[in-house]
Amino acid sequence: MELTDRKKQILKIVVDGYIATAEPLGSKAIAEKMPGKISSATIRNELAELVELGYLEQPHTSSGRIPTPKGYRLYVNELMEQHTLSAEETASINASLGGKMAQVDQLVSQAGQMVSRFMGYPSYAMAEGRRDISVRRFELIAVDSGSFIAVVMLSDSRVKSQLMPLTLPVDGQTLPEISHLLNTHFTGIGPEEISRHLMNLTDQVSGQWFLLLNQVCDYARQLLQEAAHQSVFTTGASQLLKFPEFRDVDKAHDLMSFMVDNKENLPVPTGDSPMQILIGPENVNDALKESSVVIASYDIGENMRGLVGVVGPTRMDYATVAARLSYFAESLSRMFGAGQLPAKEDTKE
Amino acid sequence: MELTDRKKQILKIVVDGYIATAEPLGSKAIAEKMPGKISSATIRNELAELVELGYLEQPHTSSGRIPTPKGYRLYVNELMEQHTLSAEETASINASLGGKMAQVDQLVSQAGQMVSRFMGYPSYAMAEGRRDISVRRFELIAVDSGSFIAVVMLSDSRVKSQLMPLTLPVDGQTLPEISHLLNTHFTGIGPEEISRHLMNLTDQVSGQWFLLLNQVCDYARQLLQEAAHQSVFTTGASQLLKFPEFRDVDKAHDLMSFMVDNKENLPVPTGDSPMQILIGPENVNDALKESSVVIASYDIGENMRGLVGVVGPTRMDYATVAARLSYFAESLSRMFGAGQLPAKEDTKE
DNA sequence: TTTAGCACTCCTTGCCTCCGAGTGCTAAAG
DNA sequence: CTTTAGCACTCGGAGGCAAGGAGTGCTAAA
Repeated sequence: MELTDRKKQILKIVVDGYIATAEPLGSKAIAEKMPGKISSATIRNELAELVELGYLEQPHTSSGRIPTPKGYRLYVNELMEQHTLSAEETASINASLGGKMAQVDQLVSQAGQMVSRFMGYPSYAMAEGRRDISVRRFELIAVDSGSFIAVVMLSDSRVKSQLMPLTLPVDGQTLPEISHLLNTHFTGIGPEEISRHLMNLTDQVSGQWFLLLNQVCDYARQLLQEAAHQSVFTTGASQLLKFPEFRDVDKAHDLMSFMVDNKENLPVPTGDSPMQILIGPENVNDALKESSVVIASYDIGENMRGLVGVVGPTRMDYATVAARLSYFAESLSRMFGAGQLPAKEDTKE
Repeated sequence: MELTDRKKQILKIVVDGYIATAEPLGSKAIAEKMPGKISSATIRNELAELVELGYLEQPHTSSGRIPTPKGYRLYVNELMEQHTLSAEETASINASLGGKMAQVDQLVSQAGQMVSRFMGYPSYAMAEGRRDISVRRFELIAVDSGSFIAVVMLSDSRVKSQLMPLTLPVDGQTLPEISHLLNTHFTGIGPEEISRHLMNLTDQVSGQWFLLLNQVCDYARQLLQEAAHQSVFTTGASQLLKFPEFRDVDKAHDLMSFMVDNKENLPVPTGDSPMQILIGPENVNDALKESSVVIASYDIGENMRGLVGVVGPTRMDYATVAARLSYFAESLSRMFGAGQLPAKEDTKE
């Protein structure tokens, strides 16, 4: 059953007001904000029905009304005015995006930081990659008699490198030959297969070689493992304390420690809409049942998506957050979709 | 003027008790904890003098006593019992240290995380490096017609690498030649000098070459800058909320946002004692005037020191924190001093 | 120097009251 | 049938007050 226009209007006023002040709205205050002259008594009748229907509730008999999650949901779906970003807002977002972000891993975490700082809510960020990552290319570089550099390029184009000690001196040919061996036998496969292949080689190569191979393969396996186990970054948890609903230290503590200790369980978007809003109990996770989350995702080229989420009280300013977050995500996509990944973007418009 | 033994004993009981419960201690409670039979009246006389001398204070007339910063200081310097770590504690620390830490940068941050998690206090961590870092070695690796890998080894033995786009195709000789050029002209110098050298080359090399040189030098400059501007990691700020002194949300918020937004101003050890305790107003920074900080540093080989600090209320459990932190720092030093990490530089050239 | 005793201080807790914002309901008006 | 005015009622919050208790300082005796 559909709500009448007037009911919707009232609902919108209640949500808007409650978002702004965190105080329940009374019939009189609402009456004043309604266009046309309507008495508070009329409003009261409407309010009673909205409560009946489950869109509003009152913290106690005889106090104003506040939205229920169902109320927020309707608001978000239909009533919310599209917040259009002001020139300053876009400028400010563009400014945060200005700094160049080198490594994919850092990129994601930085995106989270920017969002949190810019929006004034805690945020979290992660990369949603594909799971089947392998090594695309090995390169060993001689440094001096005691060490060499292992460079590993992964199938998602990330490059990692590390200095490694050389337990025994080697002649000039050894490293290139080992590189070659690695590139022919150890690329394009997963970590377990790397181990298997390595085992097969035990008696085909000299102990010296095997030592080196093992060293590099260890490193590669470690990288692959890291890449598979996607990490989540959270920032700005302390921003929660600004909100009156978290004056209760215990509540704040619960949510904050959930965000840092249980990052992996923070919601990820279902379906493939670019932006998603989860209101209060819509969150599966208990710790989030009294909070809302806005999630957006963006492209980082190469089958990878970045994901950034904003956490706040159910009374979160959905319109503004959604607008900003979506602009943010679009900008990021444009940045990385257009110019490819780790490259420079300083020659941009 | 020295305190009598009995005064010290009383002071110790007050500090111990207040650390444990966050409640002021009364004369009666103290009397019970004193060895031998002493009446509460006697204790009262002593307490009055300790207040007079500035070691204790009372939140209001007629309430128990709590330690002043001066009191804590004496406690820390003389009275505190060395907390010796139990087998479980050391085992637990060793377990956290078990995981291998690859990159120097991550290492430092991970050390902070472990400390925070293990101690139950917020913590911060940074690396104290030398300032005059330069590039020791360049290496460019061809990948395909559209990109190459730049590997840069810094003078502190860290190795960084990144995939770069190739704006124009190059022949097989170009990259090695450019590497050579970079290695002969751009190693061992600071970021400004890199820029200067590059300018000098503008009309000596082809535009194509210059483009590539510029690309790599940009990257190198960025790395040097990053290395010089040491970054600080903070973790576990939410742990603050566990302490009753931070039930006041505003206080908690102030300190927490200080820790994340003003990391650079967190205290670093003065002098060269391996561990330092800063109590309340001994902190220069206003935001920390009501908190205490315990700092320890550890070696990461190669002239570099890691630094990790624990932040808590002045009523922090100094004995335990100090013991654990120092064990932690020692273990880290041992781990990296002894062996492997980012590398040893045994050949001097 | 220590101790017992006592009056005093001041925080905490619970209780009570008052106030006001806001409600639901009823009855009259449109 | 809907809207409005009026009125009694509810309930949380603020303020005041008294009782309780933990702890003190002081004094006088051991």
